[in-house]
Amino acid sequence: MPEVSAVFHRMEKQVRDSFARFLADRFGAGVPVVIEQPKQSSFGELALPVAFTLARQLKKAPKAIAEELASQLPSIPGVAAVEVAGNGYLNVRLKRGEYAAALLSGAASAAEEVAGKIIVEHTNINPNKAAHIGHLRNAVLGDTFVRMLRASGRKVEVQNYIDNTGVQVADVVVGFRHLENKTLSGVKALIAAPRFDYYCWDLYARTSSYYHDHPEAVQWRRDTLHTIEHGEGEIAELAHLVADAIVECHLDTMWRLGIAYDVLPRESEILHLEFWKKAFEQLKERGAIYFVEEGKNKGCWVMGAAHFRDTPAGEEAGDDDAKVIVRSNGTVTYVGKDIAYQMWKFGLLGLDFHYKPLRTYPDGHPLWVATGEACDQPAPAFGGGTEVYNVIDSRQSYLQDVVVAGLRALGYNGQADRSIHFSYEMVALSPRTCVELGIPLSEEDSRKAYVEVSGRKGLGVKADDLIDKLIEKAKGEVDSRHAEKPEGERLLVATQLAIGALRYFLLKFTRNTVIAFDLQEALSFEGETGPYVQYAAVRARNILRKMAERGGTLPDFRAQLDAPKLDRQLQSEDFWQLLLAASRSSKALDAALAAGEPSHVARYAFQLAQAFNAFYHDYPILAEQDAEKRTFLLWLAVYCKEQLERSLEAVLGIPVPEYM
RNA sequence: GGGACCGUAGCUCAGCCGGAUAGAGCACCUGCCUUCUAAGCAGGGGGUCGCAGGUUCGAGUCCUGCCGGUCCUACCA
Repeated sequence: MPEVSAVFHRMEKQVRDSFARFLADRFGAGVPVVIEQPKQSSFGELALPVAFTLARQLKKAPKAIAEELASQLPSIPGVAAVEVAGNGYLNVRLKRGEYAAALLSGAASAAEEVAGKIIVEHTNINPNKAAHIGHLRNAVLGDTFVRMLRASGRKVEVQNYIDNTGVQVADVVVGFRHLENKTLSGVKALIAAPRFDYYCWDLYARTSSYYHDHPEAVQWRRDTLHTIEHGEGEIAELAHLVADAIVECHLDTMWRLGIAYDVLPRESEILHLEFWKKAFEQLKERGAIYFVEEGKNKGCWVMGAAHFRDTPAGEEAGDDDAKVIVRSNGTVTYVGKDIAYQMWKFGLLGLDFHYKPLRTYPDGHPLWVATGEACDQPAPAFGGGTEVYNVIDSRQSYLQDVVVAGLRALGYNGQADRSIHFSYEMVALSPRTCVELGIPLSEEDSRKAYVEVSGRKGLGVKADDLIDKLIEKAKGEVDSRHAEKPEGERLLVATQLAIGALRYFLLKFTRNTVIAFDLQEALSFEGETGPYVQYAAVRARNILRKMAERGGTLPDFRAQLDAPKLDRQLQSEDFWQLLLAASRSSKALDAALAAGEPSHVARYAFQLAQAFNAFYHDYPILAEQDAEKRTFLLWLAVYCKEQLERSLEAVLGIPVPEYM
């Protein structure tokens, strides 16, 4: 049951419906009922600015209208009062005891079953080097969005596309062959050693700089790429070996943060199973692409710019503005393959991969990888989604537009509308952090506000290094507080804190904010951080643990608390505001989902943690002498704990440690 | 040249469909550990919301122009 606490949501709907009916009776249909959260908590729980909307059509002062409405409004179940405030706001005050009783009874409206499978594609790191901080933003954003969808009852399939036949893999192969003269068995030995991805990180940077100094060497890349695409021989074998090994490294890195996938579609299979050939036929047939006879794109198959770009009035987009889909040498561009892949995601291609199991995650979740030949194990049905989210950095929005335009040009308008580029801005490095990490900066770079991460230049913070650093720091903190605990336990707690710190750090920014990565900020466990939120949940757990240690047991809240008692306790503004905040977690999730902003959930969790921390400080629960109040406070703490845990673990993917 | 995004406190960022006195964290200053852990709590200073117009009862939010910054505009991905 995904919806644990939809009471607030239901209350809001109740008020909205009542108002809508009332307004429809008086003014006819068409008066929208907007519900806001009051600016200040002392104003009540819900605010309606309807009087402002009506002021225009009635040509009367908003305040007068509000007063009239308030006096004539029939009573609404669960609502204690509707007040006029400011220059025309209608503020709604809820019946606190009834509201709390509803929360206590666990009355939840069943989550609506939404048909159809959502496909979320994320991570998609070129398998030729270690993952870096920018890749982490993609993966954490994607994974959190997946958790948000699942928490709201949606069925989601997580795909991580592996570009194992691309230029970047070719470059590392060039490095092994031409720069290092490595044999197949030599590379195998490196793969068996730890941190093969780190080795390739350096090799890739070296190869790139070699091209820079020896432009003629680019021919090696062309030849290698061609051989890999063809798929046969020792070079191709080497490329597969490298890519597969790096993919394993990436999977390990991501799993450290609790990030898992359902299936890994691979570019090699897109080629060998002739996905592109099928898509190419359709694109030609429907006239979505055409062959260019002359000009700069002579000999290419291109998509006209009019498909994916607004053309200024009076101008005609020419062949030169078109996007090349098939190069003059007959090879297909990445976008072309992406169109085929996108069609497959919607089940529009009429082809499918074969699959084999790649690994089973420690929690039992299986991961499948696309293969060219059938394997004897029956695989689940992959692809064929009704909505597709591609978590891809915003610099690629032009390419994503082309992919969507491809679907549209094929007549798949619905699918085009449901192809969503879940874009986000890049992670860059602050110059200060570059200096700290010993990354050399050019004069030009050091003047900039931030420096772009570059795999090609080997410029960036490797994901595993950062995670290690966070664990190390957290371990020091845990050790100093819990020397008596076993080493293994302390390491577990430190790891959980590191995950919390990192995931929260990457989630607290809205998607279109460039993160100028600052090491000190990322390593912080204080203020608006994951550990702060984790701490609030841990404190709630501490209360219960302490109670148990003292021989106490948790009261039967439903038997001991009822609406009148709850109402009595909730006359305290502190308690009421905290309960209300905790009860809004579903609302926060809905809003975040509607906005496509995981950061909203992160922010909500932080705010709830703030409220709980203040409560924790002000009201020593176990020391409370009044029996009814003590029971109530315990319930409030338990409820907050549940809501914090739900937001952290189920939605944000941040574990809650036993202690910290 | 064309397109997209950004400019809010010293720094990093929130601010939902236009709405009530513009918020948070960091940094700085002052208090609070014999209590369920101070990774915390309470308080303080700090703002011409880039600039100029416009739309209206009302603009950080919408429109236009300008200034400053970033990204995209490959037969790379």
